[in-house]
Amino acid sequence: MPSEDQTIEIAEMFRLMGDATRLRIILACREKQAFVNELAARLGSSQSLISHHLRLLRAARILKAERHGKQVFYSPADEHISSMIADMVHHVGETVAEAADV
Amino acid sequence: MPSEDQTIEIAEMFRLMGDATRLRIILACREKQAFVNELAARLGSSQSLISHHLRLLRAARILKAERHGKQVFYSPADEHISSMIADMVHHVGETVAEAADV
DNA sequence: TGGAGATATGAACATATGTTCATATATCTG
DNA sequence: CAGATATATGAACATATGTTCATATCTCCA
Repeated sequence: MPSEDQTIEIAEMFRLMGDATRLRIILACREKQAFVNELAARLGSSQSLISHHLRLLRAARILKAERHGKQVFYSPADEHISSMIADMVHHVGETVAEAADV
Repeated sequence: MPSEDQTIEIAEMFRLMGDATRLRIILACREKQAFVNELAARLGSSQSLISHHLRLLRAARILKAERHGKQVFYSPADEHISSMIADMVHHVGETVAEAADV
């Protein structure tokens, strides 16, 4: 059993992944490192919104930022988190398939 | 890459685990199947609050309910989700340890 | 240096969400 | 059946949170 502090930290991690926009950002970066405007275009969201979310994801060390000239590239900072999301993708895929079987 | 619908479903799963109270409930049930008032007592929350959260966790098939007489026992419905939480516990443990090293 | 491109940040706002209180529903037992 | 125990549910409320708009900051190049 995790400590009280750890529990809160874990919840915070899950909370960050628990918003569709943020999750899409993580998934996009996982697929291919991307810069802010690229993400905004791919996800059809405003640059501002993406940037706000990126700040949270960066702070939680879910994504890391690398500046190349004027652009800032984002990619997964954490393989563990990244593979956990892959797991969940897999899980939902399976669950849907099972539900379809019934 | 998951579909749009899958992405939303995944986010919803993470969102549910992303609240400290709900996470504590899951962790407590993971440790030992428990009934509602027992959970309320162990977590120091009201019966009503626990029950509200349990409904969400049940609906998402994260926990399953089993009635024995007047009491309703809750336990993990999904081993995959359960082990994902275990992963996150492990992850946060490691991250904290690393931070301490620096 | 000044302007343009790229990103970050702050304030404001509408909505979602967690919690509480009161009450309903279900189950057992006398 | 009546009462007690255990759980579920609904309404109300305060707060948190995602989004937008405007603007600041940073970086490069003419």
